[in-house]
Amino acid sequence: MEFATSFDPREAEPRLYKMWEEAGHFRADAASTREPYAMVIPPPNVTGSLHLGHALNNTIQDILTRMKRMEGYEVLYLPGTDHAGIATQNVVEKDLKATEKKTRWDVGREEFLKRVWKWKEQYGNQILYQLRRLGCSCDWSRTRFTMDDGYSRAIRHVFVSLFKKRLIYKGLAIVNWCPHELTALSDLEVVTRPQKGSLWHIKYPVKERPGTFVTVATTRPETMLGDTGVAVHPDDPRYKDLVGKSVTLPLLDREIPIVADTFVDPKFGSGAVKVTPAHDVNDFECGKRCGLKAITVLDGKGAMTDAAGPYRGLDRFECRKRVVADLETQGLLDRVEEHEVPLGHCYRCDAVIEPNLSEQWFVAMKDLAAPAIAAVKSGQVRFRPDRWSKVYLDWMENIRDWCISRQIWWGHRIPVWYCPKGHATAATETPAACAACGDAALAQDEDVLDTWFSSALWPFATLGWPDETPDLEKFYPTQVLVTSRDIINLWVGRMIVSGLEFRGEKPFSDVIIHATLMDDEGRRMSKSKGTGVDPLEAIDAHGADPLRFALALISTGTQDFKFGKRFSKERIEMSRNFVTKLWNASRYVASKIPAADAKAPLERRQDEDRWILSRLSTTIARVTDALDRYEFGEAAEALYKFVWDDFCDWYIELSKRRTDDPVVQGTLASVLDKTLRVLHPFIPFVTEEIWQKLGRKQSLMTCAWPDAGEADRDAALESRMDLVFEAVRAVREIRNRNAIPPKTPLAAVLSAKDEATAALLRAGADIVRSQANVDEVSVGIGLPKPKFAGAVACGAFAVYVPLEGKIDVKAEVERSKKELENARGQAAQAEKQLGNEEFRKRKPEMAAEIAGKLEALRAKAAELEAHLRELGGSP
RNA sequence: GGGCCGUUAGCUCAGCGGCUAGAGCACCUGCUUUACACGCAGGGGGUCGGGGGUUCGAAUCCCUCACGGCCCA
Repeated sequence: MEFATSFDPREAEPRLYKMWEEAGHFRADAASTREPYAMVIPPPNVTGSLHLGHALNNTIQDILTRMKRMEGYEVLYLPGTDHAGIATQNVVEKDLKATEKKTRWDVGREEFLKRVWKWKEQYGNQILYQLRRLGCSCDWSRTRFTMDDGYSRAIRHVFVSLFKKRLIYKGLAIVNWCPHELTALSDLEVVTRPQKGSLWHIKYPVKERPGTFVTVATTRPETMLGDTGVAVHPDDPRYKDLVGKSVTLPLLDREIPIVADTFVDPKFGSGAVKVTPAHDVNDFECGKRCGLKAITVLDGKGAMTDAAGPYRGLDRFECRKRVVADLETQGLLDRVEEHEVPLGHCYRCDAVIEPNLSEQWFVAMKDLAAPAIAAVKSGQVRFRPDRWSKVYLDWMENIRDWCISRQIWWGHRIPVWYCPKGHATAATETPAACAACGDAALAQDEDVLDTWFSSALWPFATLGWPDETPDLEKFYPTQVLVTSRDIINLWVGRMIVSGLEFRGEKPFSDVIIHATLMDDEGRRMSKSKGTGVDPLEAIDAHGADPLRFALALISTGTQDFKFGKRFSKERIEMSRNFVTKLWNASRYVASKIPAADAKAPLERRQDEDRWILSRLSTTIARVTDALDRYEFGEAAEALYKFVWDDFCDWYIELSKRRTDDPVVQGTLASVLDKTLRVLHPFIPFVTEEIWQKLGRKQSLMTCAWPDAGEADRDAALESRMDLVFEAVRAVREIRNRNAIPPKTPLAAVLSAKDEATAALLRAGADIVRSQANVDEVSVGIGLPKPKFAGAVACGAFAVYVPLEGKIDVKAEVERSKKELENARGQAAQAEKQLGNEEFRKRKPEMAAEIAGKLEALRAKAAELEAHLRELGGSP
């Protein structure tokens, strides 16, 4: 097969992906006897499109998937998308507004949902197609969507089950209300950030004592219209005698009691607070304790209700102005202070959240959380890095009930039906009659469930639950979950809860939390903020492999990583260069070997052949181990160094002297073979393409993960070769510093300190000759330095290059002085260490090693001193 | 208020008790060496944020301060 001079990802990637897919290599077999290895994709929003954060997430998943497949596991990598209630509804509503100037109410619920489905069919799978471009080996035959029929059935089962256990309840509570989306939000969907505001101090006249006032402070003066009490701390001496009395609520002339409650902080403000049970969480609790009514003065859209009397119908912010103005005219505004307030905003539309009293559905979380806490504490579920388990536990241990109803249309409608008498019937199938009274006139609850209620079931609902399917049997629990830290509570925690509750088993063993990517300025990468970077640009430009490799390289333990346009470009180009390097090296190997499976006659292997095999063995072991520890960066780096430094810079260069030798051919073939295998999970396309060019029949992705080959490892040989390489580098350095052109052959004198070193250098003389362009090498013990020679002292030996007439004395002196300084510094360091008695006693082996090093350093220094004296530079 | 993370070469990041602290990019010098200029050979560049402590030994462990970022309340 023809091996083109360059790899063309645009042509090759779609072809190879198609080949894999059509061969069924992505598909998992539930009937297989192989050990299962499963993971589910964190389902992206149907409205979403890929950004580099997704690319990182899925690259990691695909690396694990492909590696485990090669290791012989029955691998399932299950893809899918999330219906993303509010986000999707938003998109379609905007579209409706733009094209038809209509709202969802104009078209009605049924028609609106039809349009959402239509939109989903048209655009909803875009992000999954993008994952194909990345090379992800997902089992597309099992693609799931959280609104699929089967999935919806799972939702209803879960709801009804929790309802029957009384863990789901409907209740009146203060919820985070988004006046823009017109729905309740869970705590996790509210973004709190400090904002400049004011603190208004308002005087409430005490009814029983005309002319006296109780001053209360508030950041939301309009809510005073809903006040039903004033609270003070029971121990506060200032107000002790006022408890039980009442005040007249200004503007509305409502009489409200002064109550005592310990939640009041006597040190804050005046020590008296207004209580608005319908519009504040704390006030709601206080109101319950003190028997205060709740008066709703704000409606869902943020406008004042009839209860607001003269202010009815006003927008909340307009009302605020009017209330303040009216209080001022009446002389009841004590003062106004600048005040920074934490304000809740809707995480989707950013509207200011209004705490609102309303009837919502909740999940009682405390009992459900207990086993989920135990699962992490016992190590059944592990977070990687481990520190994230703290984030999880903090939240789980202080868990609050979860508001799961949303007043939107797109989502799973709550499976509860009401009869005219108000009885609620929860059922998995639409019921014919009320379970309590048998009335057949039923109406379904209008609300839908929080999207996270459905994603919480992802690891088992995608496998066919509530049916006991072969998939569920084979692949649950899954092995790993790869995700980012921002949804540890939102999603991961809830999956653990529901997995334990409904399967009686954890959903996965390891949760890998990867870095959050940021743009070049250090802001979190997100599509909505406009800081997202489209990975398809990089894939179009250089192919998927360089992007994947770059992402693998940055996968270290950190939590944030700058990877915007500029910085990602740098790193992707570096990886592209690596891919090209591999391609070219493979092309070279292919041109030299008679057959891809050429075997090297073992007995005739030379040191350099054994050396590269040893390096390869070390590398495979490191990569395998690093991947098992989810250290993707470490694995990628080891591969980068092996391919570039060991294989290309040294072995291939050395091999050029012996291209006809079957030993070399066999070694090249075998090293390339194993290298391609270990590289495949990282850069699947180019490795497969090379594999095919080598004439292999089988797809690389179905080949076995290579054995490290312990027997090939030889640390002593590696250090022997290092010594020879050092000699090569010494000659090259002398050549460079004296500006001798690479083509000019040199002579080299290798002067060893002892016979052992001399023997090693003699064995490596040919390497020095070929790699440093030396035509004459002499090796011996204590050989004298020729006149006018460049010199490099290496410790156990010195390298001299006779340079009569060509020597650059200044450069030699400068460089040698620097080296001497260095050697002296190191020697001093070693002496200091050895002079430490405690050290010698505790670490005798290390002390011996340093003693040896010191000896070499002294020899090196002496050598350099002599060299400098001769050159006329004082040492 | 509580918690987490970061501060290492001009830049982006590795290293996290013991080789004179590394890589890539950028920079300097030389090179059309028959796999590769997306390359080859060589080079310059850091008192590892400040201070204190533990240790024979600290970029690495502990305390503290400063700055930056994130999360929970």
